[in-house]
Amino acid sequence: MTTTQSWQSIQQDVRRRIVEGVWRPGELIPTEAELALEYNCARATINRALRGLADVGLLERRRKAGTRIAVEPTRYAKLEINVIRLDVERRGETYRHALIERKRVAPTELIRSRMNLKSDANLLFVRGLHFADEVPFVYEERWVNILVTPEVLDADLNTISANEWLVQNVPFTSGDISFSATNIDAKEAEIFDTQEGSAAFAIDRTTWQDQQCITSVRMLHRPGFRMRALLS
Amino acid sequence: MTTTQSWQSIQQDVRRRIVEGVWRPGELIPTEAELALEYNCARATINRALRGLADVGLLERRRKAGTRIAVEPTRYAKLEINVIRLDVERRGETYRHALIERKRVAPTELIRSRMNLKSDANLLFVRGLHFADEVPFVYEERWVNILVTPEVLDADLNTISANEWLVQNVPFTSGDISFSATNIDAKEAEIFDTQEGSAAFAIDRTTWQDQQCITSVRMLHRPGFRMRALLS
DNA sequence: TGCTCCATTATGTATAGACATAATATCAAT
DNA sequence: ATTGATATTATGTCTATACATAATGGAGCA
Repeated sequence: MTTTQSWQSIQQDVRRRIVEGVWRPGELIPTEAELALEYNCARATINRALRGLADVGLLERRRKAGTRIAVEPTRYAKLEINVIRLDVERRGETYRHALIERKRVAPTELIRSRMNLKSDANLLFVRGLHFADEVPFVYEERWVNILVTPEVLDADLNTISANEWLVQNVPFTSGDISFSATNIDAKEAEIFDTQEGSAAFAIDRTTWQDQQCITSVRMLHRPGFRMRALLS
Repeated sequence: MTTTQSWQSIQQDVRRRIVEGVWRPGELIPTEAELALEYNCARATINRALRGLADVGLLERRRKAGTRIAVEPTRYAKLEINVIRLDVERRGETYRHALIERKRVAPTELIRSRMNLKSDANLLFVRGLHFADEVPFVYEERWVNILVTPEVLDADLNTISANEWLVQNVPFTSGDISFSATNIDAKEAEIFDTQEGSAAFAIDRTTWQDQQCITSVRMLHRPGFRMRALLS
């Protein structure tokens, strides 16, 4: 290799060597300095290329020890977490949101521990329904910590969903999300106009700003929903 | 800021300014050159810090236009896609795999189109069950393209699951994965020793090596399963 | 008005060189 | 043989500089 290479093309070539088995899992690959010579570029360029592959779990790198092909190639799926409106619009469907219930109420014991609340001061509890082409798409039950975001009490949650209001007004620093399948109950079946017991896809999400919990929500998707992602 | 800053601390500080609302969504932030002056570092260091934030969707950067806080902060959940054995062992449970069926058979029309097969040559079809502490954990049905990986025909899939064999022997270049909830049928209910109609979490995954499809699999998780991830 | 063309500008990438840091390997002392 | 200090080494990061590239915005022209 004599011509100038971009870090992307080098990354691609290294990837090829892994995929084609030129370098086997567990094997040590040449050092950055050696690769820089081989590709006739600066070491920083090699570093840029290899770092990306290490980020996606294809390589394992340790100072002094060198770089080796990952033995258990842990791959990652990158899931886009959008406001629901975007998900719907991206399908080419029309979005609408309806507020079902909105009240200030003390948290249940479960919610208190999940949101790591010290007091049992009132939270804002919201139930809402997201439509795609006027068909119920997602039903959500949400708890909002009004100690952290008292402004939400002034928001018109009929116009803008709590989901979207929070995303736009309260950036979070961390969060956890979990996905599960659940048989929907009678009340939910009525909302989705389907049979009780149908399997629905549920997303539970809790977001934090530093140590303080902002909100915890359960989003139930209409039966038949499928969440897609790409593998790196 | 006069002291030397690492790109991580700069990234953290910029993140803080976003989270605390110093810079609002949609707002243009100073240029790399200006920030380099402010933090008293090289522009490359600022670039490194901002690039990461753009990767996670917190910033939007365009040449000449500059860098702005994302209006619709698309956040990402990073899902680890492991071999099932690791998932089980990480829960502190004992893993075991059992091969239920293994045959060479022509693909269905659905599978043929999903795997983008030109001919209807035989594939390897495998049904397997993954146990956690001797309780059925995941039931999988898998199609393997033996044109790409004829070696799999020699593998002892009783000893090592097809899942694991493929991961170790055939690195993929891309893949797509989808998650859904489904009511399990009578046959599956028997496998999991549960009631027909229970909601189960299903993962459908298809992986590719360049243009060629390697394998397509449906993994049905036992009722009650929950998949977790962290939000960046 | 509306068009093309071009200068400007902010980010993207590459470079060589330097030092930092972590992990290993080596060798000496106990 | 075990421990501990030390040298070595590969990656991690920062710097200054340079040029590439994409997008903007304005000048000039039809």
